[in-house]
Amino acid sequence: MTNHKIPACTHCDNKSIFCNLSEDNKEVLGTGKGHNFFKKGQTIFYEGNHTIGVFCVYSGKVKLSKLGKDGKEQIVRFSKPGDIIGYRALLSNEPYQATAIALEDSYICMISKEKFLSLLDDNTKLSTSIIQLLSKDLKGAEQNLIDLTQKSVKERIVESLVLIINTFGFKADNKTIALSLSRQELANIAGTSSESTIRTLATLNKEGVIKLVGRNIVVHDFDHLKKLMLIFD
Amino acid sequence: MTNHKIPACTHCDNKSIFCNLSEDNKEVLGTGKGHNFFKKGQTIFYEGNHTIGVFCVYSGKVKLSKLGKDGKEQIVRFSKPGDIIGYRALLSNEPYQATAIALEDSYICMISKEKFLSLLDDNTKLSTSIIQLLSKDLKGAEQNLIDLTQKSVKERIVESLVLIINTFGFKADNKTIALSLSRQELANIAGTSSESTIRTLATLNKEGVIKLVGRNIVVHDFDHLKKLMLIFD
DNA sequence: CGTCAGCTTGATTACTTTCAATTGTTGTGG
DNA sequence: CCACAACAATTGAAAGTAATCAAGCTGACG
Repeated sequence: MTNHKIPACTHCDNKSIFCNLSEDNKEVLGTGKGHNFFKKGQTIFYEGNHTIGVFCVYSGKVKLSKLGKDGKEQIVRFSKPGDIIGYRALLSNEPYQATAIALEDSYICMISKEKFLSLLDDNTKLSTSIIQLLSKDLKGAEQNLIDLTQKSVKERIVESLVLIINTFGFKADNKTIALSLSRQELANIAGTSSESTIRTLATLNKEGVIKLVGRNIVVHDFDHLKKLMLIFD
Repeated sequence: MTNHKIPACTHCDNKSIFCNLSEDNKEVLGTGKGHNFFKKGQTIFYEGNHTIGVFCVYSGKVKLSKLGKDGKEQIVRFSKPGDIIGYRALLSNEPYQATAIALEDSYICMISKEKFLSLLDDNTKLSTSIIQLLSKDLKGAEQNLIDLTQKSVKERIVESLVLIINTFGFKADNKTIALSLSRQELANIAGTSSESTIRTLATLNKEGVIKLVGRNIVVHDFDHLKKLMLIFD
């Protein structure tokens, strides 16, 4: 059941919170990890499902989203290699509160509920990491709240682009955003419609802030973009 | 420096996360707590300030808010007796991320940073509680996000009323909401303007869902109100 | 009884969404 | 290689929602 694409936990260097565990603990972590390849577009778990464990991203990109009114999707967070997913539901012993979907072909390990919770139980360092993580996510969520409720569509789109860049960075050319999303998905981050997203991107394109190349977005001057996030005409 | 209005931590029964600590720990917690009366409207700490410790509400009501664009306030959470405030900033070693203001005369204890963190360090139970708390807050924040971005002003107002009722309940008559806010503050929860809030309250009043009595809001049929939160015409 | 702050109401304006129609892209099978 | 289907992107127009602006109004309080 071993997967050639993924090293054992004892040799994994994805900088996850598990990397600092003792060798023994990592050994335990690594046994019987099951399937762990997810094709682009494939769902890792659904909002409302019972928890089975936490997922740890080895490679690829993942979106976490919730369904709102009339099934409208709101993307709440992204995950990249080294991030763990689904831990919040597990910690408060609830169903998963969001749906996780692979945005690209991804290798993702699953650590069972029991294993994770027992590790947490006798490992101060791990629980400290978890606390840090939760704090960070909470901060992000609250900031996101302010941003989405008080800013205009244009500002929110800029905000979303900056979020994506901060999470995934640029491609090898150092200016093409490393994640290419559909207009609809971008709209689902900014909390707007795809049409508004298209119009706003067109404006930003015309203003020279970004350059649209098919689905890809090229940013020549990241600082300029970030400045737009703060103050807007 | 003892305050007659507040019992020692060893005898406090506000159901905070500290109540389950050992007697010894509570003893430590209780030494030198300083000023702890906050008048209505008084600020407990400001967004951006250095952390000095966590606050534990003994009695009263507190709002936590952040400043958005143009200094517009967004209320992010309420705290009631037994709740602790300001812990998130402390855990991630950042300035306070929100401003805490007493909504009524309140008695609030302060536990210093050092004391709190050292307690956390050698107390698994406490760190588990903290994890639970963070998880709960994170869930709330993410739900709030969806609600504020996808719902209409009317739905958001209803949502806000339900939040207040769930947090503080009703007065002795069992139908008057226990917290009376200004229209502006209510608007700041729902993320809208005071005018829209007024108009919406007037509509709900006319529809018989609520009854406006000065600043007080009377709810005869809480279930009806809650139903409006879910599906709306 | 005047003042001030908060509340209320109506009118106007700005911004977004929604709807509808068109164009562009991609993958598939003949 | 082309035609076609399916889906995504784009554009324009119309409709809707809520914010803003501009007055009055009200009630508490010195």
